[in-house]
Amino acid sequence: MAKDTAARTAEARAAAIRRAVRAVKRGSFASYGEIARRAGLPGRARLVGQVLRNSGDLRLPWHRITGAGGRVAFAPGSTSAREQLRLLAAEGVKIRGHRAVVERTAASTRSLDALLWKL
DNA sequence: CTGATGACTGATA
DNA sequence: CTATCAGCCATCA
Repeated sequence: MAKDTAARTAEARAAAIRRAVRAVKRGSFASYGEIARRAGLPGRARLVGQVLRNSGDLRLPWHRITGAGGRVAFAPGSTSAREQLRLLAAEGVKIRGHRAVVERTAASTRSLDALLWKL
């Protein structure tokens, strides 16, 4: 029973996205757009959100995925938003208001990529 | 088929 | 800081 090409590619994309999400190191975070790019799907940030929503409880570190600039995608004060911020804070990520921020050292000549991924 | 929606983003005002 | 807009794409009514 060969699956449709469309369905197969959709699965492949979801798999790539899940890989990218799992690749986010503990104590760091990445935006939907960054995940999409890393999954080989530039410009498909919304797809990342769909996949995460669909994946639901799967063992993905969903809390490490934020909107652009570290903004939490959930509504401020919502259960999910508070949970995400709590989990991030528990991993040592600095939280300011409704978003996660990267603590940068003075001597950082690191690239933006390195900052985002704490390599 | 069309149109609305959403765990998005970057530009512009 | 907020608001609007144009891209983007799977999913649903």
